[in-house]
Amino acid sequence: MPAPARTGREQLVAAARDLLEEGGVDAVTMAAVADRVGVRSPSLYKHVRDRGGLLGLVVAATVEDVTARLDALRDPDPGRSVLAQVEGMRGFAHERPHGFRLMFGVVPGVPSPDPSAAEASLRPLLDAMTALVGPEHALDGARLVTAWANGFITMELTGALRLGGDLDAAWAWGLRRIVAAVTAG
Amino acid sequence: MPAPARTGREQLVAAARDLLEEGGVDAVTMAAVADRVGVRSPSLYKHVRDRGGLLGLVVAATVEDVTARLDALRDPDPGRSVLAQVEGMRGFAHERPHGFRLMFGVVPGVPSPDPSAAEASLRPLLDAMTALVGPEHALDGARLVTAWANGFITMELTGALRLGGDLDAAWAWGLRRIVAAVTAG
DNA sequence: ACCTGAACACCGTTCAAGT
DNA sequence: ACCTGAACACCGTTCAAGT
Repeated sequence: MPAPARTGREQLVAAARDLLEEGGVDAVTMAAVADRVGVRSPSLYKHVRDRGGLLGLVVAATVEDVTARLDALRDPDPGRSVLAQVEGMRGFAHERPHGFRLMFGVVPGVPSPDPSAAEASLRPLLDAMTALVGPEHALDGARLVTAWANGFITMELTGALRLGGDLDAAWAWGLRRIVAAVTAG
Repeated sequence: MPAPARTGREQLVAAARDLLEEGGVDAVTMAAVADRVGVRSPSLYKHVRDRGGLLGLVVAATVEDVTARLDALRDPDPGRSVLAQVEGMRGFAHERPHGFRLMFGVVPGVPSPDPSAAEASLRPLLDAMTALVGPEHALDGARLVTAWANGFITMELTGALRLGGDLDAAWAWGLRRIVAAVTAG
């Protein structure tokens, strides 16, 4: 006699994402997730392979969110589009710092996002770069911008940039220089 | 009747650093560290506060190592000095990827390095920047370079840059542009 | 003064048993 | 077909007892 499902993948991922932003990865416990969805922890294994698999789904959902967000920030003007993309990345990181860090695979034991999904999130930036500097250096340019933005955001998030001064000003100064560097030559 | 110490802070940190590079943070277990130094895990608490404290000491030792390394790479020519500093950072990251990541505080539960110690490791780059672009923009320049380098290295380490192409070439291209961006204007 | 075994709380995971 | 309690291995940490 089959028993009705009291929860599902979707709910587990949602609960895990909430717990993640509330208390970091360590707070994403199988027991805590189970508790949120009103079930006992062994039941989770009927819906996900294990904790790593669940966190992998969290990463995938997060990548999907950034992709949608960045896609909505496309701008016909390539220069403005690049700026919008980078600002969008930072805004997302501020809203969901733990999810952002998880995405970049900097937490041990969490599978990296699917390469094709990760690539999709970079598409708008890549398109803007192509229009801005031409196809032969678009990838290099996108990597330059992404590396700087990711590095700045990561250091900002972990407090490594607390050498004093206005962070927003430092960001703006850096962004202007970075864009100039890509478009020059 | 006092009993002689069979181990000490220094040995624990050394064992922890080895375990870290061999298997990541998760491998730095109190039991594993104790085993390496020939003792039982409860004894460790006579030498370090707890696991977080031990990892904090690992971070401090690592920062000390980078500082010494980068200090040795100073060059009278400011332009060459900047390049040497950045290459030095990447070289260190390749040799000790897990220690590098731990330094940037990207692993939950690990205390960030002492700000003044972290600042000391940036000193050579800051000095070169001052000679290169003047004191008023030296900090901004150092941050720009550091953010890009850290972002690139992190993405390289976690495989986020596997969009194809030569990584060393992408690094060289980016570095040239970054330095140009800082020195321009 | 340091080391040890025993113990505790907590975590991920498995599994036989329930409906 | 999903859920549960019981159980296991593993981990960080505490503590009384040894020398």
